[in-house]
Amino acid sequence: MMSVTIKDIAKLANVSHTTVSRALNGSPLINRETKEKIQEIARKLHYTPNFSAKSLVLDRSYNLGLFFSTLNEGTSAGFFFESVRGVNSVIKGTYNLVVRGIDDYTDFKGISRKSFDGLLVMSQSAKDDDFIRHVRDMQIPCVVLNRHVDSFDAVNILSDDRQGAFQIVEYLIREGHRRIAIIEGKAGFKSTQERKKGYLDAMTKYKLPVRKDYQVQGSYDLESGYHRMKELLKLGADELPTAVFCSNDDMAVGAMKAALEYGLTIPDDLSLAGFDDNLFSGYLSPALTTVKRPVEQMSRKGAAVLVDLIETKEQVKDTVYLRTELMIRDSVSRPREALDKAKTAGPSSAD
Amino acid sequence: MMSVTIKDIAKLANVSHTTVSRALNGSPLINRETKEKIQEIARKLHYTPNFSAKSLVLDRSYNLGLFFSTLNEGTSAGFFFESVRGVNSVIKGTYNLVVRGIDDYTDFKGISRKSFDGLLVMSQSAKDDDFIRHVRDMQIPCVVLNRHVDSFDAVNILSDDRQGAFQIVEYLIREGHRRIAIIEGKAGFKSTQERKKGYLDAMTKYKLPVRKDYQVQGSYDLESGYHRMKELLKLGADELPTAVFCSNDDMAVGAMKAALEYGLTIPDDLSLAGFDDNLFSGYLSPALTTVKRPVEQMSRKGAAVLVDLIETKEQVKDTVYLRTELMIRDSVSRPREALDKAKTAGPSSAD
DNA sequence: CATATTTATGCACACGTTAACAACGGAATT
DNA sequence: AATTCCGTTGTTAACGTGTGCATAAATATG
Repeated sequence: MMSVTIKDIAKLANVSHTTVSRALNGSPLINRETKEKIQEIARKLHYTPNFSAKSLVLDRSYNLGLFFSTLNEGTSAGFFFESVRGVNSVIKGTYNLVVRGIDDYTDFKGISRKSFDGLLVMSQSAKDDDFIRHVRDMQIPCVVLNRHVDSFDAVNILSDDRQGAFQIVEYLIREGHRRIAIIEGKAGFKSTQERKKGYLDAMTKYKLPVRKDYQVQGSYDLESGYHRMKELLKLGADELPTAVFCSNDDMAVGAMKAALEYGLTIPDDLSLAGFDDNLFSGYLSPALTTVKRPVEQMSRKGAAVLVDLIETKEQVKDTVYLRTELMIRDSVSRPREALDKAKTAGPSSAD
Repeated sequence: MMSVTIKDIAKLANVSHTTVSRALNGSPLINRETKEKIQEIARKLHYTPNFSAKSLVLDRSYNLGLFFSTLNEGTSAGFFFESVRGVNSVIKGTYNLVVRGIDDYTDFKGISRKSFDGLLVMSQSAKDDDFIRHVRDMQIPCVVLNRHVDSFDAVNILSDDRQGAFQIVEYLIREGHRRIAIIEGKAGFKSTQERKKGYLDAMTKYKLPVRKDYQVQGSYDLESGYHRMKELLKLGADELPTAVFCSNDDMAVGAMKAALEYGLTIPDDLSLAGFDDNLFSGYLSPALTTVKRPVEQMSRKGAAVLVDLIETKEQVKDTVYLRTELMIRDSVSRPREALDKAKTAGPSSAD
């Protein structure tokens, strides 16, 4: 079954294939009647342009890449889903959205101007720098999301994780917590570092002791949250933190389980805070207090900027920070100690 | 910056571009020395083939499509993520994986043999039939996942949801439950119907009363689970079911929250079962008893079959059912009534 | 030694599209 | 009446690759 080309249409319309091409692309130099006749015929024959041919001559692939650091470990389902959805909502129809993990590649030979009109890199780790450098060398229009890269004149869109983490830890402190632990994200991930910085910022600002044994390394997945929390619980009743800041919601779920198994109730015995605001976080019991990260917004904006970049060929270096949002729910309360103290000291000193 | 083509290589190697083409594609009719010399030059120049040109002459797009019914509502993040991952792990390098929602399209003109070498349709609803028909008309190699379609000679890979639902409801019954409610999935989705059938199968097999007010319609998202559970709770203490089968895990989370808010403890006052086995399900408190659906396996297998289909041009009609697996965890226990009865009747009749 | 066969390479065209340029008829300008 | 101009259409080449056929050289066969 041969597919119909502009030449077929040309024959039927008694014109040259050039005229057909122009008519179908809305060129202004074509007579209105001819144009309509041609469009009519094209419609009737169910003509669809051959994009490979277009690509070849126009030097565009019609592919947009959305690259994650990895699709294997450290990328949560919610994050992935929201990212794809955000991009997808912007590029409807015009482009193909190609989704990939950077760590799927051993070499980047296949990534060229010819194969991608533009790239969105949802970057989670400094390991991506090789890839990003390659993209720059290939002069592929590119927007880096989620992680700051300097030494690269690209648009950079990310959420202010440090500020967000600071905000939620500050909230814990204001609620009266002084012994606050952190379960960190995957080692090497930029977000891990930023969230930890936010935690430290808050602790320092309020002159709280920063204990090494209150800092444990997770890997952003549920399981690690569970195990790291168990580790913290080994500190024993006297040394236990009154609040734990988990570097993402997935780990908070794991941590919650560990705490519950240990016999603690949340938030009465232990306050728990997360980061990300996954879809399910509001539906946990207790509902998780966390920081909402604008993932979908980030990828939407990224896609919009990228498309603009491709179509206007303008190269801008620009860094955009998107605001995070504190989501106060039920997994954090005033610590028992604070309450006790308030009781003994009388209501007057209870803030 | 001009990119290097086989003609550039040809000049340097003092051969025709034809020879280069053949050498780079491993044609057997080329002298070994020449071949090596050419490959060496290609490597040195960082040559990458222009896929648009290849596509044009070979009539292949190198694109594989993974189409979901929708990316907006009714597709859970975990399901989406696992699907993409499964496909991605199979097609490394060779193809571009293009992810799309069917409901993004108003017409399917753009979906042609030219633009996709093959298609995976992760079908969730009968609404997809128009699309699938189109794909068939266009003679695009296609594998339909997750939903049974007849009247279409395609490979069909799905999990046996009916059997899985039967299995878990039967488990509830064996644990002593007689008043079992169901929160159904999104109306119109095939999986919704299949899971409900499994529920009814089990109820009928054990001759349990099937009550209309024990069947409520959800939409697969957390929120609907929450609200439908609240509805069930309105039935009042005497009429309450002792177990609720939620048609997916997301809704089970919502339902759990509603039950907890109502003052019930799970599983002592109410048993809860889910479906899917999301990543987080084992980490809920209590850990969710559910049915594991082999999503990643499904998409892996689908991708493998599709690639095979494309490369051998063989058209097979075949339906593969993948087994689900019962995941017994902590959200289901024997109902209080059953226990009471056991107690009054003495240990002998317990079991 | 003449002929057949194999091996290695090149020539020319094809794929479907766009675009620079030429060409043509008619209208407007000189 | 000759020239310029405009609006519309056609001619031709180009994009980078693969392939059928011709060809040349080398080797085997009789």
